[in-house]
This record gives sequence, C-alpha cells and structure tokens, in this order.
Amino acid sequence: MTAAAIRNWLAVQDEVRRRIAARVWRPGEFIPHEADLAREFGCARATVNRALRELADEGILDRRRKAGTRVAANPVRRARLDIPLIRDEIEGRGLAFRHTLLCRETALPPPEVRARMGTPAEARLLHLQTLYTAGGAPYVFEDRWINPEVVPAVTAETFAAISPNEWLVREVPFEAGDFTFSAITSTPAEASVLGCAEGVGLFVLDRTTRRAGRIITSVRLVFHPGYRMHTEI
Amino acid sequence: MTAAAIRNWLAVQDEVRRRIAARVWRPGEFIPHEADLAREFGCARATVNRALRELADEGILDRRRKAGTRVAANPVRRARLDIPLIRDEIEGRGLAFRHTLLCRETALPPPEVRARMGTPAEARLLHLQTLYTAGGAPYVFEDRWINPEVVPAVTAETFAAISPNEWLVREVPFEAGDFTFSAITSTPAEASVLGCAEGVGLFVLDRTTRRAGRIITSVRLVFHPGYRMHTEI
DNA sequence: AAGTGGTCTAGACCACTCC
DNA sequence: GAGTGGTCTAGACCACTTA
Repeated sequence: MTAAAIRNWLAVQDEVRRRIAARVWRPGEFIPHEADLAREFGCARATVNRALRELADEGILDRRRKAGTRVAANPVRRARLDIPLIRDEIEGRGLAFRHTLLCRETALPPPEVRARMGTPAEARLLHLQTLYTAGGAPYVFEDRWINPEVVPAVTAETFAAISPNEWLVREVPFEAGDFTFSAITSTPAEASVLGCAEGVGLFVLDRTTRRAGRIITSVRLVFHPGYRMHTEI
Repeated sequence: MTAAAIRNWLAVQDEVRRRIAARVWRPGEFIPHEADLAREFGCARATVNRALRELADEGILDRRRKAGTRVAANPVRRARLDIPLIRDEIEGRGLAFRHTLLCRETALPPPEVRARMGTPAEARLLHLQTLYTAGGAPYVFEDRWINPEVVPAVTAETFAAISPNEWLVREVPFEAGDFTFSAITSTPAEASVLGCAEGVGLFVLDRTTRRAGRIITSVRLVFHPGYRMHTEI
C-alpha cells in the first residue's frame, strides 16, 4: 500500500497526530523539518507550517527556530472554556431569564477588591449586586465593582431594563481580563440569596477585566449548588 | 496625521480590535471584505485573512462565505485553561510532589461511571484511588477508572514508581476528552483523605478521555480547600 | 449565479537561536 | 555563522452560501 499525497493542512495535522499516537515520533524527540515534511507529503511548506503551528498552539508540539520541532515532553492539556452571557446560558437551556438588582451604591470597596482593581485608597466605586434567575430559581449571584472613571456612562445607568452583565459586554466590548475558578463554602448571606443551605459547596468565578491597561470591573459570580461548567477538547 | 501601512498580521489584528473597541465597527455590523482591507492596509490578502481568522477563532468576529465578516453580536468570552500534570503544577510552586496509591482493584464501577464510560453491565474495570501531596499537605484526591481492554498495559503496572496521572499521559498521549468543573460539599470520606473539615466546598474536575472513539479512563479530581484555577484572556 | 472566505503554491526574506 | 521556523507576497482555484 502506497501513501497518497497529503495536500491539505488538516490532513497533514491528522497524519502528524497519528504518528505521535503511534509512537513513530515519541515525546521529546525531534520530528523532520518543515521542508522535509513538505517534500514527503507533496505539498508546500506553508501548508506544513500551518498544520504544525496549530499543533504547537495546542501544546502538542514544541517549536523553536534553529532548534527545530519536537514532540512536547510534558503535554499540557489545553481546554477552551466558552463563557457566554448569563442570559444566553439560561435561555439556551430553555428557561426564563430574569435579573434583579439587589444593591446599587457608590462606596469604598473592601481591601481585596481595591487591591485587584488598583484604585487609590480613597476612590469610591460603583457597587452592584444582582441575582440572576432561571425559570424563577436562583441561578447565579453577581457581586460587582465598577470603576466609573473608566466607564463614565455607568453612572447614568439604572440597570432596570438591562443587566450589568449585558450592559458591560455591550458597552465595553472585547477587553482583556483574567479568570479564577474556585469553590467556596456558602455563608449565611449567600445561602439566603441563592435559596440554598448554609455550608454547601458553591462554584465561583472571579473575573477582572481591563481595557488599555485600566481596570474596568471586578466581579464575583457565585453559582447555585450543582452548577457545572463543561468543555471538550 | 497619515496612517502608516499595516503590513504584518499582528498589526492588522490590533487595528481591527481597536476599531471594534472604538465602535468604528459595531457589534452585528459587517466589516469590509478581506480584499478591501488588504488594499487599505497595503498588505496581501493572506495577511488580512490570518488576522481575521484568528479573531473569528476567539469568537470576536463571525465569518461566513458569501455573506462576509461581521462583528460578533453576542461575544462569547473564550478562556483557555492549561491543565498541567499534577507533578508539574506542584513542583512549579516549589513544593515537593508525592503520590500515594490508596486503592488498586478490579471491580464493577458504579452506575454513573459505567454510563460515562459506556462499558457493558458486567465489565470490570481497574479502579485507582490516589492522593497527591504538595510539601506533605494533601493537594488533590484522584478517583480513577480505567478500561483495561483499551489500555492492556495497565494491568501490569503497579503505579508505585509513577503516578496514574503521569503514566496515562505518557502511555496514551494526545487523546480527546471532555472536562467538567464543579463544586461539591465534602463528605466525611473526602474530608478524611484531604485532611479538611466535613461540609466545606471543594473544587472538582471530572474528566473522561477517549482515543479512537473508545473511552480510556474516567477520573474525578477533588482538590484541597482553597484551590484556585486561573487563566487570562 | 455570483460573491465571499478558505486554502494552496512557489518563492522570498526575516528573526531568532543554537553552535 | 548557519540553520530553522515565522511571515509576507501575488496569484490562483475551490467551497460554500446566499441572493
């Protein structure tokens, strides 16, 4: 059986994956250069480059100029998490979405929020607490601080018609940020808001978002018991 | 002020990001075609293509043949989670890594594991329970089921010298799988293994991995209290 | 049917890094 | 200094989708 030419980048990628899985190329070993593979597969070097570049992005290959390309010795599993709008997440499950503003004040943030947001000690921030419900049942409790100096328009918004989550995505699109996932033990306050028992494990997402180096908002989402976040690789 | 030519794909991407952030191109709107942008920026269409393709991968743009390219209306935040080897994670924090096998048996899995793994009702699987410690303190408890029909070599392995986590990554590289993150309330058994109180929230990662359509292993990782998983965007 | 993005090519030059 | 991957180009054809 003679191998057919491998002329498109997906086929090249599959073949490389196959060779790694079949131990033709072992973890830590160098694989042939782009030019050699292009000759072997009967395609252009750019095609091989695209295939290998994406495998390197996935953490499967390790590439360095001059050194060459090797199979990653300690493969990192790289999962991609999609974090949708809360409204989309709830309505995507066929449930009715609703948000209720529990608190809207301008106040001095607690020290840990101030540290995350890097604001001066005397800076007052907008503080919003919102409960999102799915089909009437508490879904997630949002505790958010916004820097009005970075987003002045926020001071005029009541968040009656639109939730803070949606308003910010619409008003401040495509910023950078960091995410921290963890678990907490519910306090009496959280138990009361989410309508669950005190002392149960809750899934938490802390997010801080920046634009042009300035921190816009810092938010903690505390999900209802049993919440799961899923992804595939 | 005259705009300089934008000739490399990263500069093109930055400029597109800038225009979206500056509301030159608004969510839901079409942006110019690749050919027009290439002319405007003074670069090749392939350069624009690479920039726009990656933005589409990130969920920022929505591209369709014939229709064109538009700014995503409901931007999904897409976070990338790196899930390293447990050893690397612990040693990366400068702590001593150690694993202890608490259980190694061949048994009938509980129904939920059997459902996840799609094995016949009478199939016996290898069951491993392992505690991983960081600097002597419990770090994560691993409860794993392995299908020996898919990975026959596993029956000969004692996991004394190498942890199940590392063995599988080394033996079965680069497979597909799905991940579920959640929070649980610690049971007495988990509290005892992890050396924490009963009834606290613990971060949990459930993972099922496949190769060639067959399910290799299903694992639950229960992390110590206070564990955080972090990523940036 | 036509227009858009998706891809491939052959060649070239550049940037980085190891020797 | 030399060799590798990283990128850009100009052109071409293809695949998909919408009008």
